[in-house]
Amino acid sequence: MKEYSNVINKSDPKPLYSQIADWMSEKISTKEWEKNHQLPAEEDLAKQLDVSRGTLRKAISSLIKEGILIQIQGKGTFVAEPKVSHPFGQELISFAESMEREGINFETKVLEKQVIVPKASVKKKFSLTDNQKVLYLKRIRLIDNEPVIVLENYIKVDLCQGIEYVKFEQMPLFEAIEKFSGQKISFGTRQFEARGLEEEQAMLLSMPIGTPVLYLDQITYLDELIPVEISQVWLRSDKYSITSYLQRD
Amino acid sequence: MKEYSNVINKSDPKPLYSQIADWMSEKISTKEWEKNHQLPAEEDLAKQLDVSRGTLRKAISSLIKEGILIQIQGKGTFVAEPKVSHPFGQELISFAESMEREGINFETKVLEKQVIVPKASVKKKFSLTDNQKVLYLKRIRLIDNEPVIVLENYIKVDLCQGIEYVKFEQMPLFEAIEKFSGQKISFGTRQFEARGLEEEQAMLLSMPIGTPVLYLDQITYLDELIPVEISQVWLRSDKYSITSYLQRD
DNA sequence: GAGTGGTCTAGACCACTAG
DNA sequence: TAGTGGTCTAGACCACTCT
Repeated sequence: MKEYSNVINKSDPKPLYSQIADWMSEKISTKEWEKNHQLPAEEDLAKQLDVSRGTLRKAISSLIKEGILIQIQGKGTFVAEPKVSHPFGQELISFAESMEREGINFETKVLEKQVIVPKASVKKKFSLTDNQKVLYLKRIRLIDNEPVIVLENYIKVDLCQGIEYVKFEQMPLFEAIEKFSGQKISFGTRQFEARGLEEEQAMLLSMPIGTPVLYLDQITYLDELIPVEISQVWLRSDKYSITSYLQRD
Repeated sequence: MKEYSNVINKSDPKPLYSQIADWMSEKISTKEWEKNHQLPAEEDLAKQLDVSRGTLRKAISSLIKEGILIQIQGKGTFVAEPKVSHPFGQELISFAESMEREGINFETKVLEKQVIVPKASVKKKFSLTDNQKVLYLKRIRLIDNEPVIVLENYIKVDLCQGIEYVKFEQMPLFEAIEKFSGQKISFGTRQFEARGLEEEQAMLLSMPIGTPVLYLDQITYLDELIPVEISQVWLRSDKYSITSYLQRD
């Protein structure tokens, strides 16, 4: 009755539901559980995994939220259609993390990196005091050697001391923030707009001025509603599209 | 100990956690619970509501997912910053539903409504058989008498018989689909792009050809992965912006 | 140490689907 | 009717925060 009991480790500090979700994701990504595969009934699977049904349901619901499983009352739990696109509209991950997860081959160039007192518009969005400094970062991302994304980030240095020495060619920004602040990023907001390219970004993306691109305005928060980073992003949506998977509640 | 026990009705078919979530949303939107207000401890509040702690936690987590509450281990549960923007990148709601929720005054004009065999590109996305018909709908939305959104929808009529007689000036599309299919919409995908306006949409939005607008490509599914509607949307992001609130897991 | 949320259990009953 | 997920309970113990 405990056929799968080896897949979870009850002394691992990682929560059981999270271990189970990882295990299921693995089964699905390796096609051991294919599209439309029906999972064992919750009660059975819980027994096989040697956990309670509640814990199993918590694992399942996280995969439902990601669009990987679906449940139909009275029928069962099934593997959903494979997802193709970028989960960027869905979950707070950085571009680098997103591209790594998709196995996209990309390169990051850091164009500027300096600690400055930012311009008024940034100061206002960030609620900064007059002389508070931020790390300003201007980067460009290339996919297949073609420039696709321009990013400008402003990070509160007083919350992440030492972050100004990071090699951002190698380390995703979110990882650096979590490391140097000693806190977890908890959430963020992203606002989507369409804009015509201005000269500076047009040059960087090697496209004509006025070309429509996706423009994102992002604010990232640590726990307790502390904003730690804001950024502006210009993105060629013909090369890198953003898809949201949305539940209806 | 059951000070709040009148706020939930145990004989109402609506789940308790959902009633509790509604009640909390109400408390917050009426400012009875203001920003940064700390809620009673889960154990206390559960007793006051006369429900189990698990049920209360389920209500709380739905509000956390919406960005309305935050929880910090060891400290408590708090009301988050008030949200300003549209939850459109977040939850599968239609534009009409979104605008109604925000109290935006808008008007819908139906430009075309006919049952057709669609063009090949739509047929392919929808996996239609050769002569399968869809309801084609072309609409425009005005906010403050200004055209802001152009929508083209294709709805599988065989799943929603009778929907072709709906007055779409009055009824949100999603409501009509759920009514005439007799099923619930379960989820959808939206892909975001930036595009320059082409002549037809430019005319409808009264803006110059080539103006950058947000373009959305949407697929909506009933239970069991049945696609029921696909649509294309052009949207003036200077007038109606889309914001996602994103959790980091 | 007292108070908070985070996880987990073992059971119960209900609602929906299908043969 | 049997099998499935949906909801709910009452308890337990742990991890974290603050004083």
